[in-house]
Amino acid sequence: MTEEHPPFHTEGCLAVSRVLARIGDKWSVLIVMLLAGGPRRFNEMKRMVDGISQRMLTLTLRGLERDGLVSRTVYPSIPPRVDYELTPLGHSLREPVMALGQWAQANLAYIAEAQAAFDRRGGAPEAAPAPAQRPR
Amino acid sequence: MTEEHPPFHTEGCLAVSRVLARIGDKWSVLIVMLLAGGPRRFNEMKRMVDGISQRMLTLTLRGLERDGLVSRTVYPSIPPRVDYELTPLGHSLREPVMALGQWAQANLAYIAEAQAAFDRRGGAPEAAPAPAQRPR
DNA sequence: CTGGATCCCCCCTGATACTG
DNA sequence: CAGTATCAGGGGGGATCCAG
Repeated sequence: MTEEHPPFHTEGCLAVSRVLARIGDKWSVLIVMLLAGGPRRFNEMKRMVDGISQRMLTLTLRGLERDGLVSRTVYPSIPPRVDYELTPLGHSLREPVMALGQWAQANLAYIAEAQAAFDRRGGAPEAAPAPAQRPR
Repeated sequence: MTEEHPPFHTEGCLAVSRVLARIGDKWSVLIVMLLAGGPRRFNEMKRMVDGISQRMLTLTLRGLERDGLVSRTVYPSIPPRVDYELTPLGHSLREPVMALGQWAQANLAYIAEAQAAFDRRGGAPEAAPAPAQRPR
């Protein structure tokens, strides 16, 4: 690594950022989790994810394919058929992602509560006439 | 079950998405990793992160605070002093994030290679010779 | 069925200036 | 030092049409 690191240079923080820049978008993780169950076709995935636009599905798959996380197999049949599948690298990503998922599930309620408490004590008084008042 | 789940309903996929929506932004993880070393002051962090704007630092800290990952302590001294610190919840997030970091570091080279290969075989031949495009 | 191309809106983000 | 307010630009993302 001949690169300049921030002063604190925690191992992995920059790497995490780069990974997050890739899978931190709205759909990538969902796709990876979906493909964890086996190869899927385009429209099949589109139906399953529900909410994703065709454009975003295409772009997301492109990105994942580019990063070597997903493989794309075209069967020149009629009608055309394209299978998307997790590569070994893609599968390996599942582990840390699942770990994050465990954490998320274990703490979702806690986070929700924290948010509610924060909002309650004037964290975001957007809809309130709250005077400029500082909690002491 | 009162809620409608996507067909594949892998445990954690939705939870992961929500967490990612929170920490998947450009700075949150960096801040969390930074605060892992102990409490920090505002400008101190601004200097350390390098590249973050004052606005983004404020917004990121707000979000983390709202989610209960970071605590904010104001010392009514002169000059004013505000310490940001990881809450226990914030610290617990470090574990899965570090796991992701491990993965990232272990596979960054692989990913870079995959990207290069993808681009090489015409994955993104976007040198498109300006199609006669007319803005309305 | 797969997915490229286009239009368009909104939010994220950065830069700057100002307040306590 | 620690923020808030405001403005401007870019890009993410949805809807739609069209092509192979």
